[in-house]
Amino acid sequence: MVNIKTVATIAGVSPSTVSRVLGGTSYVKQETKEKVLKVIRETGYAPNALAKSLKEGRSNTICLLMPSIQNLIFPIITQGVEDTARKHGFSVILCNTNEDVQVESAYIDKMRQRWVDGFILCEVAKDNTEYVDALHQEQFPFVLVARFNPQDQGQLNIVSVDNYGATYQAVSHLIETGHRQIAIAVGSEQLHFYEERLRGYQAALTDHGMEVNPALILNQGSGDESFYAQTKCLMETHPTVDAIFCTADPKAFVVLRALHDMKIQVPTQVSVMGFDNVPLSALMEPPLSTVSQPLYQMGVLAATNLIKQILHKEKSGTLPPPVHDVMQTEIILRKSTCIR
Amino acid sequence: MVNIKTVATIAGVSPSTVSRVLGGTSYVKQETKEKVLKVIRETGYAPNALAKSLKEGRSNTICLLMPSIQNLIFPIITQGVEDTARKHGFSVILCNTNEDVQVESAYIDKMRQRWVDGFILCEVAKDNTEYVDALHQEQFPFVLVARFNPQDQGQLNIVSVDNYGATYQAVSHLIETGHRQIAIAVGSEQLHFYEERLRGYQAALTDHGMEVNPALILNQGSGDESFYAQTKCLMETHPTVDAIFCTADPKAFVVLRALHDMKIQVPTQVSVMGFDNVPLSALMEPPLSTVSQPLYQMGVLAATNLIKQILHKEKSGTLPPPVHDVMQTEIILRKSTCIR
DNA sequence: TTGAAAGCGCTAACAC
DNA sequence: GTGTTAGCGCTTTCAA
Repeated sequence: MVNIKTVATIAGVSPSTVSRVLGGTSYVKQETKEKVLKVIRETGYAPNALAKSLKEGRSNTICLLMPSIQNLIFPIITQGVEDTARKHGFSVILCNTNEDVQVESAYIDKMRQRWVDGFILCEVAKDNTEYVDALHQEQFPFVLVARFNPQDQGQLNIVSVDNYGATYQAVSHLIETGHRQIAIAVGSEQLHFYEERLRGYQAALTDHGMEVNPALILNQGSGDESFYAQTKCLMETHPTVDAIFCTADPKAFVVLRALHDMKIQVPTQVSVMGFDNVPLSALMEPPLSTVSQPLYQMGVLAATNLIKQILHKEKSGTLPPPVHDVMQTEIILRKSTCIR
Repeated sequence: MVNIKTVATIAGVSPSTVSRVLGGTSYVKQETKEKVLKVIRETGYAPNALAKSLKEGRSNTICLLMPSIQNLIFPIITQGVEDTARKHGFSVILCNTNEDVQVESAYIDKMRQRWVDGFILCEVAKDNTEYVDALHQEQFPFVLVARFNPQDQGQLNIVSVDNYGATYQAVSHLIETGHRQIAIAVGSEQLHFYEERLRGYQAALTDHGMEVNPALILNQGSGDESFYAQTKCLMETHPTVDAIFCTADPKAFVVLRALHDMKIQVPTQVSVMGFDNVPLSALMEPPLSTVSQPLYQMGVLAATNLIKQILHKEKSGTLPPPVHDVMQTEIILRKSTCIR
């Protein structure tokens, strides 16, 4: 692999001149420039990014830490992050934590040693972890996307939706369209955003003068199958349930499946509503009504925010004040809900 | 950020000793070792991976280039790659080519400069591209996963399934269960594996004494919507079609949707079969019969193969002979097909 | 068993 | 405008 020195020798100049031609950092005589460029072309020289990063203390690489790439929402966020990063000349290292705090911690440790310029995280744990605190303490650039803890608001850079409000609205819609027995399928209570969605559900019920019946709250056990079983059980014990709000589209897919298998008509007998609006939700039978999150856009914003931090830090040595982007959600009405 | 020199100074030894303690490359007096370790712990020192890579000429990073992370099969492959890489101490950089040859080429160029030790590629183009040839020429470690070109067999490292054979079997199954008018939804003919699947379909038909009717071959136009429209059109012009074989599960989802919307019963009136067996296919209505590919395992094998190459090259300076792993597929019968 | 020194490939003062 | 030089943080001969 040819290096800058070789190019310099062949072109009869010094390495710094080659560097200058490449970086455009200062004026180089047109003639010299062309000579160097020619040699570069002929030798197929390409600068060693490692050496450059070592020298500059920056790698132009960011690390995206996600709980699971198999969860349908993350590829969309990832795409937003990646497109944006590429546009700004950054590469992204993708790390899957598999919803495991240990793995998350180990990855951050590993990536932090000047490897990456910043992180975009979907935190695994509900409670704040020391390593995220440490990142903050050390003024290491990072942004939290989709998942965050309440106490971080105003402290950290966050891109999220208003989970409470969005759910409140969605469940209110269900109530206002005549549903009277609304169940909910909630994801792991370890995750703050699921708690928020549950709160929104409860508040909507209460504010409309309805009772919150704990028997109608389905909690995530181990794996998605449990929602399948729970839905069946729910409908057997509470056949008058007329709507099931699901805190994520994939959960709604499972609920839909269970309802189908029980020969319960959707939406005639029970309405089903999801949360996310992943592309597939429109293909379901019936097409799923859901709360849409601008996932791609959230990825874009997270990356933009992070790069802004990185650049700011490089210039001034400090991080800009934290910003919390709260994105708009929207209720998408398809065929899995109806007016009673 | 504390570096090796600082640690050395505090511990009262030389940087080389610290390096030796860390690398375990040669004997260090127990006492010295403990002293150094203590300082490392106290200072929170962590080696700079960049500097290490620059020195060693290896980054312990591989690059995974995929056409689209939003395509349901890739996250699964990715997971296999990542899990395996992590197990061997490698990180993976994920690059999305968005099915664009330009982007693919640019990424390879960018990543190759000693950044990454090897590539796992899902090629975008049908014809061999110069940059892949160049990789091969230069003995740069890489493996092709899922997508490859016929002329590469025996030349390059490949992990794939027998697309022709798998489709032949699946379509034969359809024929043997009484289907007489079998349509096919084929993906972009720019991709060799879709061609293979089409060939398998044609051969199965021919071998069973049936005619290949071009009107029953649906080709991918722009985007998935086109299959929606094409399916509708097909069923209107050829209402006697009794099965549609889809060359990928997501295409089957669209076909299912179109059939539903036309109030055509699946499988009573027409059977639908997919290819991939992504997890979601079991949740469809009706649950999708499909040809399963061991996607996760393919990721695992690709990563294993690549790492083997990297290690071999480091030891001997040459690449091991190429291997082509052909994985087993399996017909999964669910509820979208039946016996006529 | 340990230290000194060279060098991986690059950039950026600092000279001229 | 261009060259010389030092140094980013690490590993690894080579000596001692």
